[in-house]
Amino acid sequence: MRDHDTEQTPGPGRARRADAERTVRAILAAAERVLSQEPGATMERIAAEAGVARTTVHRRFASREDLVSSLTVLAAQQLEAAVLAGRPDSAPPLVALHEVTAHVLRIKRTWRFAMGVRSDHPEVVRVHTDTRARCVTLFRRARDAGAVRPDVDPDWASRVYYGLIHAAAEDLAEEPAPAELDAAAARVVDTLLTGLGAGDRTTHRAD
Amino acid sequence: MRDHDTEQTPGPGRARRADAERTVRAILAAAERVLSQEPGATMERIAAEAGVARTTVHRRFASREDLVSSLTVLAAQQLEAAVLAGRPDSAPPLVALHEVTAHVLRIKRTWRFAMGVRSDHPEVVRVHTDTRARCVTLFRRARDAGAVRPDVDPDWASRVYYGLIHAAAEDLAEEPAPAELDAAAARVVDTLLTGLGAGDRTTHRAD
DNA sequence: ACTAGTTGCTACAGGAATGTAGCAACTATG
DNA sequence: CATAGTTGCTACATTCCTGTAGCAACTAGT
Repeated sequence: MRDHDTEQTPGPGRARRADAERTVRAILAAAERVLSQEPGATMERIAAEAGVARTTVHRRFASREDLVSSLTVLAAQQLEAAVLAGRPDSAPPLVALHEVTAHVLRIKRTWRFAMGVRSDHPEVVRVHTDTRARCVTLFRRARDAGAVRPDVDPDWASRVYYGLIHAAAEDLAEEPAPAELDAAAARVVDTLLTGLGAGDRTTHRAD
Repeated sequence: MRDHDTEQTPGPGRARRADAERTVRAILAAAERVLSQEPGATMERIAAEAGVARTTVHRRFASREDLVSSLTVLAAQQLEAAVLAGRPDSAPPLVALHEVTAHVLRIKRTWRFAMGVRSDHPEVVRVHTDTRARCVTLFRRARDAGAVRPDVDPDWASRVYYGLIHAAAEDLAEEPAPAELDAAAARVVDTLLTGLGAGDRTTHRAD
């Protein structure tokens, strides 16, 4: 089990001291900032951004791979929390869609780099699988509620949804205000459901 | 002007020999294949994929940066050709939209890595600027033709369009048949214009 | 066939990044 | 206050990658 631990802990049963915990957080946050702008940045650069010595980074993360891995796990956990906060399984479909979107947009913006890395860490895989499933379920509920066309492929719907979120996250500020998040989420949901076409929905199907 | 030349040429006025030309193409194609799966891959790895010696790669491309730069330029040129092949400025808006989408999907799939790199090479910047402009113009024409809602922000429309193309390109085979491309393009355009929502376009706006 | 371009191979130099070790100074925690 | 964890610093080993050079064998273009 210890194989899956990415961060280094002092002793077998020992807990980390509070300041060390803070250091770890600082390093992860710094790594996200630096790597999102320069994916190949060195440990030196990350350490500097975090305000610690390079050796300290190596004390907490055995290798560069470990650091990135921890980063993806952290982002995945944040993502899961954001999705769950939107109550995708219990709230009315369209309400849930809006809430989930707003929450995910914030996380996606904050952990831009980490969310873009394909990780095979079991925890990350689990979260992505679960999230995908929740997404499909949500669209199914929306369909049953008559909000989504019956013939829409859930897989395609998910892809489109992810794509729209990605697009919307692009032009968000680094720390968007709640109002901005709401507006962006509304735009995403609106585009997702009605598209950009004019009123007549059959116009372009004439051919 | 020689500063902007990425590939190395033998003499001032001399043309490259045919076999050398083939080698350059092979290296670029190999680089795309390798880097799309492993962005940090070494020159050694790329050379092996291309079936040439590592030193030969360095003969044709002064540095790793040069290689990637050439790759982005090549991809940009392919993209421009693909867009123009769709006659975005002259064909009927919805026809053009469909044609451009199909052509771009193929290129996007083939040059997955190169299209994802942010390059500041003047040629790449030019193509992206022009393409963006053509995209906006196309949407404006579509709007004037009554195919797109009048209140849609062209910038957002472009982002959504790019996002959908990206999403659609994800689940395309490596070498998709024309029929697959057409189907994928149709799905993109349909989703773009009508979204995934049910018939009643005002349902989700009730709140 | 002749010429000049092209390539594989080997060898080498240099740099950059990674990862480790030890020690002194500091600090959270009880 | 005493203990043990934490960190900065310096130093070092090592590995990996990049980029260059020279030479012999091969080959396209004429």
